[in-house]
Amino acid sequence: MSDSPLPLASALHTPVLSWYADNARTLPWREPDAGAWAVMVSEFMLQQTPVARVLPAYEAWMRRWPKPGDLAAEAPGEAVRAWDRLGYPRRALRLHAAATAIVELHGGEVPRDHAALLALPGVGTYTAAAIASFAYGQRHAVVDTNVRRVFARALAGLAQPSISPTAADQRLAVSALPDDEPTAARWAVATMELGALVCTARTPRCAECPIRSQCAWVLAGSPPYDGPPRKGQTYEGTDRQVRGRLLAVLRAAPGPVAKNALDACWPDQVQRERALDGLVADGLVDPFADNQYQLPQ
DNA sequence: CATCCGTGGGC
DNA sequence: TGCCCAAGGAT
Repeated sequence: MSDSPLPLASALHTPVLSWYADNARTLPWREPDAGAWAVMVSEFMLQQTPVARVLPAYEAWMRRWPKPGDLAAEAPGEAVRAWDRLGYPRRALRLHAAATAIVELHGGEVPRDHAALLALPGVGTYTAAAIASFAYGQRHAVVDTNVRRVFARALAGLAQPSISPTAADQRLAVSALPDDEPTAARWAVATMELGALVCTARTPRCAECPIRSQCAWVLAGSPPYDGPPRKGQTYEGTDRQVRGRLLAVLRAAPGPVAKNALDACWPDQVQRERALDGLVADGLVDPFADNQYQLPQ
């Protein structure tokens, strides 16, 4: 083990919390009266989709389904349709399934308990902690890609966090958590916001950073990333692109769609069939009558 | 643990 | 112009 101690995380609390008080974005799911369902919907939508693109879909969603029971009462296909072009539409299906579970198991109220949240479809370690912390003010390590990057730089002195989340990331975030519950909850959202606005992946705004004088990475001279190369995800020509095209047609249609309309989406029949079968297997598309398909009812 | 799963905007 | 990235989860 190294003799050099990590920077004391507690020394970061005050500057980060103070920075957040002055710089937090106004977002609808952060309004004091937003409620846990609003937080939950936003967290699902924000899984891999930027805030700017989430906002309009979020507003429409909350107007239409202000409570979990409102969503659960509708067909899952309506959730997929309202998901619009946020991407990864399985999230819409999972959010609908989670709403159904909330009605059936929790009286229609988003549960407060971390384990109960984790048991919901589409809720993993991060989202469970985020809901418990942001909506209910509990003390949890909320470890997303922003937080992992902030800690990688400020505490570990690395330009970028590991490619995939590790147990070490989680332990580090737990150890950095302020002791008392309300402060821990503010710390969680503040560190995420710092990563989103200042300690960004590509061009960090270190001049604006409240902890630049304590940041291990800055103090080390901001050394460049030297880890394994990140695999750039290709998209053109993948099944994902084909699935996206097929689902776009089905979302736009008010009802069932003839198969020949779907055939026009993609020239390669083998890939097209595979993509369609995959959508059906995922529950995103239902076969209907003969040679017709629709969003799940 | 690696891979799959959409979409679009910024640099 | 591409390439990188964006509040992950499930398998």
